[in-house]
Amino acid sequence: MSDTLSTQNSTDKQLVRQRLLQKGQQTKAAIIDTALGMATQIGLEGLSIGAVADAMQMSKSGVFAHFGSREELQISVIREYHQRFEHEIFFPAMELPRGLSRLKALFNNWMQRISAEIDSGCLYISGAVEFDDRPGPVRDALASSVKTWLTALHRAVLQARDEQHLSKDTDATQMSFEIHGLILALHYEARFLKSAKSLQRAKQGFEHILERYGASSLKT
Amino acid sequence: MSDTLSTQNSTDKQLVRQRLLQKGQQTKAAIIDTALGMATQIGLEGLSIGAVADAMQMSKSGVFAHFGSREELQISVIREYHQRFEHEIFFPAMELPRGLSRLKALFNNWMQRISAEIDSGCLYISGAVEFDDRPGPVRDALASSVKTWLTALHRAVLQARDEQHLSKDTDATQMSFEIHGLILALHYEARFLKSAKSLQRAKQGFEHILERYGASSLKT
DNA sequence: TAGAAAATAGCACGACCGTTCTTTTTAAAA
DNA sequence: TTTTAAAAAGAACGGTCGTGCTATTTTCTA
Repeated sequence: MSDTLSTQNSTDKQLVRQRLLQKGQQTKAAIIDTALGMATQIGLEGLSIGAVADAMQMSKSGVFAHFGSREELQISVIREYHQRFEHEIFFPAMELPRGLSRLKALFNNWMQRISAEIDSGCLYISGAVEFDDRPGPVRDALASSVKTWLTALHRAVLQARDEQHLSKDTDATQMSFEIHGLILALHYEARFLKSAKSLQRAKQGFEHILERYGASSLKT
Repeated sequence: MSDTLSTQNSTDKQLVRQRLLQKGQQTKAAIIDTALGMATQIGLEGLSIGAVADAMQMSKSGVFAHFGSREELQISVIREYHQRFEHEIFFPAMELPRGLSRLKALFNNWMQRISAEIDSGCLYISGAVEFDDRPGPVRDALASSVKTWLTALHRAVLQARDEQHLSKDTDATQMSFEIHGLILALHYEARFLKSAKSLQRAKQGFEHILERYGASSLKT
């Protein structure tokens, strides 16, 4: 959608153009932000255009016009969540060198987010439950995001093994599965059961997994 | 509510009484069964009295009258699920001797159920996500059931340690947490991601945990 | 078999849902 | 500043929701 620079006063043109698009885009972004906040609390299925409109102090049709359908709103929320997930969990970890330190960072950032947002759950977890039996574009968008992220985790394990930070016969898929389980247990016990020590339990579980897969003790 | 036996022909009395109550109770049980089936697919929140009535070929008010409120229907469904969970997972395991074999049975039965019902999720998992931010009697009923079950699991770990089937310094809460994680990962990856090998992954994860906590190799 | 009681149906209510269409307001472009 | 287009509001639609109230039907009892 964004223009390529072609004329000499293109800078001005673009600035203007940018401003032209701005108002609508800006409101849309604000709506998505609000909707994401609501979705992490009441779930994607619980999202209603009316409720979002109220929270935005807008009319229902005003909100609706930005998306054209509820599904599109849900998908927009998922995309936004995907981006934030990248910025808060993935990218910071990518700045560390490949191997164990990066893997640890991925897990720590992830865990941190789950337990920090104790009052607003992980969309990848709540969404999975809501849409496991509900085919359609929303489920597809969700599954696509989740798979991207789990693949990244899997890749980090592979790299750690390649760097010989894990034992040579490490089954990366298996290890990823077990790590995933810890995050899910953390989310479940912290959020639903309000169990206090779950963060500590997840950390310790991760240590156990590292030992199990022969993590060399040269640290982060 | 149930009468105490007091007269000589109390047996007859009770039989009659039982039959009197039967028709209603019978229908109610059938409704709960249907509602449970629906809840495991679309979630407790997705349950609607109208949809249940349709499935039962009854009127909405006919269904409603048995419960008095939607919440009460949801709670009844949870109670029913609790009972089935007991019968299919807990009780069979209790017939094995305390210790490792019972613990293994608990995990296996649990896992089996999660993966067998690939087309109808676990209410304890979907419910946790739906009600982690929604206080009220439904959440309370759900949390109570879950805690009962997790406590039973925890107790089984303790007993296995006491029987010296696990190493003396086993942290039972930690071990339970890790086992719980495996089940959650199995549920997530099998149901949402339709990942084929997740049952195998969960089994292997359990083996890893057993090793970790020094399970003596004397088997089931 | 008559009468009481329980179970079910029918109907209506107010509320909210997503969506469509039309009008008004606001913002950008000329 | 006038023109044009985008953004937002407003009102209405058919639907479904949980629930209450009133008949009707079914079931058991005496």
